[in-house]
Amino acid sequence: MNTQDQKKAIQSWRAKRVTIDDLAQHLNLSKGTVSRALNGYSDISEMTRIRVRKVADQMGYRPLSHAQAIRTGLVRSLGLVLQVNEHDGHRPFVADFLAGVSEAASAQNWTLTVSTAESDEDTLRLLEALADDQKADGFILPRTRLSDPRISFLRDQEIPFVLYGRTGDPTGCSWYDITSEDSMVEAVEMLAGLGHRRIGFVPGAPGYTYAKLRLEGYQRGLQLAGLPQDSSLITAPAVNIADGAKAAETLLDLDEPATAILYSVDRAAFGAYTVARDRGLHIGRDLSLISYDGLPEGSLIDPPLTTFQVDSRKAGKRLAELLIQQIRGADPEDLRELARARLLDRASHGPAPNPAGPTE
Amino acid sequence: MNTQDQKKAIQSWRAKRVTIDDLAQHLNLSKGTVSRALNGYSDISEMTRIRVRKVADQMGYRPLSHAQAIRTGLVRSLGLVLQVNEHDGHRPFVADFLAGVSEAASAQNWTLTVSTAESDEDTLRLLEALADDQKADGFILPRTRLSDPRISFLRDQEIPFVLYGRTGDPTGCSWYDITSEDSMVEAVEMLAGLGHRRIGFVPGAPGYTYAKLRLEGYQRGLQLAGLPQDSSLITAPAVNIADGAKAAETLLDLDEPATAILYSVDRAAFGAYTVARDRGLHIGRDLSLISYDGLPEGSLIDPPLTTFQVDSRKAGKRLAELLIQQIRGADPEDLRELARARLLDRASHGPAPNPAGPTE
DNA sequence: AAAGTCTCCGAAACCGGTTTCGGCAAACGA
DNA sequence: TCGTTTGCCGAAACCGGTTTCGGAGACTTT
Repeated sequence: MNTQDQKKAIQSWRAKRVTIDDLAQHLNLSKGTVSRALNGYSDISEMTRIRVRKVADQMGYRPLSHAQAIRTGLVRSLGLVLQVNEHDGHRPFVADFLAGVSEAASAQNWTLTVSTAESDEDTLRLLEALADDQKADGFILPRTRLSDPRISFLRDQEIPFVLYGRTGDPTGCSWYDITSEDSMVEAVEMLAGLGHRRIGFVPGAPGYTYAKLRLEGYQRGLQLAGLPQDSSLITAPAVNIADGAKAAETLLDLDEPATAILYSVDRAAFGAYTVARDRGLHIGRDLSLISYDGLPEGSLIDPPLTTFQVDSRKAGKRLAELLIQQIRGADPEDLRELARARLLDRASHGPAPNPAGPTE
Repeated sequence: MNTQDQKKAIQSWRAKRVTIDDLAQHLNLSKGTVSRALNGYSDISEMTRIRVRKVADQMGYRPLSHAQAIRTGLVRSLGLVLQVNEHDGHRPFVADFLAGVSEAASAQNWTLTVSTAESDEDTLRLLEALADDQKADGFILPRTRLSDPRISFLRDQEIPFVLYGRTGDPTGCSWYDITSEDSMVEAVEMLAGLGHRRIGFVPGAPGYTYAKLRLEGYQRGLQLAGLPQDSSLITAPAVNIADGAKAAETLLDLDEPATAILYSVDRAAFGAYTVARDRGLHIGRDLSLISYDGLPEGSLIDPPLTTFQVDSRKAGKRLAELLIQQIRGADPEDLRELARARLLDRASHGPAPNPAGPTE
């Protein structure tokens, strides 16, 4: 019989579980008292509290989170909805990201519930279902946009969430983010220091916050380097190889061609390699490239791509920690954290080729 | 107050939830009867069963899975423990894999609980904790080994599980797997058909089932092609670029050098590119390469790597479906499924260079 | 010494479900 | 016709926790 086997299996791996009743009996206390002792209620004497904790530990008592949830409404679970239809340079990192989240969650005996969606509507549907069904107490939102439907939805419903990234209206938002705009500034200054005066910029996917920030970083970099702003040096957005190639062509076909290109995303930067090959340009000498993301492919390609690396694992870890704090009652607006990406100084950039020469 | 806000938040998104009591009241039935009606007990008349289902639907009733779990022991959740310390060519695919699992799970109103571990012991600890705490009703085990501690553990504990891969002792095991051994046979036959007679083989990580199967596939391929088995054509295992390069050197330094190399893993195959470059060999002409995994990097590299692509998403989907069936009572040994990888016929292989000429 | 506080705990209700048990009425059998 | 079975449902216990309420005893206060 199906149900027979099933029942047997369940019993067998549940047999040993120690319940709060077992504990109460061993302690000669009522189970209500034990519960309050473990949850730090103030109407329990310090002595019994200690005694209860000790016995609980040595008996290996662990409350069943879903048994608590039925009363408290909290399941000790973090929700993560990944949107998989997108062009997504970040996908190589989801394993690291998950590792970070999971590490932080497990450390506090929380768990991670993952779901994937195909579209925006799908994502919202899933968020709502997961929250309604109390599968998750809060959510981590990756890849935030300037105006993000997930944020307004969760904010309205008063469901806790943290952003991996920033957003347009930060009211009530917590986040962890990498200041990629700073990296753009750094890149421009590096290139300018190498004598480049025509530095092109290829924006990321419109709508996403990072795209706007990186563009602003580029512009601020030019300003700091004392270079003129020239809108013809800014191409259409590109997040894949084909568009990245087109952007490179545009910038190389200018009357005064770019000698360096700053890409918002690695995948787009890869497109420049084919263009350079076709035109007989030697990357790192005739054309300098700097990009952002730190994709592993970047070290395979020839010459290896100079780019900025993000510590996805740490991001996941911090986000989980922030979210748990928030669910425990912390004010979301106090939970905001920024970090910097690390430069992978490889071989795709070098001194400007023009007779103007480097300012070395 | 923290707890205040928290409580308010919980209430607000729980306010609308319809419970089984609400349902019972609307139906003028006892809640026990409603429960039995919804769960298909035989002591409920067909008429009331239908009536209950209808009203339940139109009231939007969805039972709280953790409320059921407290009595049934089933949380409707699939567990997945990813080991992240490993050399892992599969990591680019975890997003796809998760998408597949999640798709199948959501479709049946199940959920996916993900955790990551650093070591074998860590993995076992997590499996036990997740099962004990009833965070998951069963597990998907990726990257199976010939002798796998996870399998023996779960089998002992009678906890349901499915394998992504096969294993040494298949007793009581369900699995979904890609027959990479068939792909190896196919690759050898292709190469032999192109005139290659010295085909080297670079095995995958020892211990893993796939490594053994692929080696056997290579050997069977030689046999079918009428080529001699030559143990000097089989190198040490390689799963990363450095070892892959060493393997290539070994094979090219033979008295009768290999003209083609069959790699078990893409990452290792990448190592051959640097070796070829150093020796002035043109891949696809002087040296043929075929590999396995279908990593996206393979299409970027020059010339693009001929390899076999795995549909990770489908694998995840089928595995989730199989696992749910098993948890529902199906016999594990009836749940075994195999599929083939798809050849990505790219440019890293070609006719054998020897004067012997292709058998075109 | 009586009254009022404070400390600390037990009893019981509660959360949202499932499952057991028993009983009523209708159908059945002889 | 009268037991007996069967079909169907309600009542109540149960799962493993949390939370409310009230009261017993110790300790102050007047």
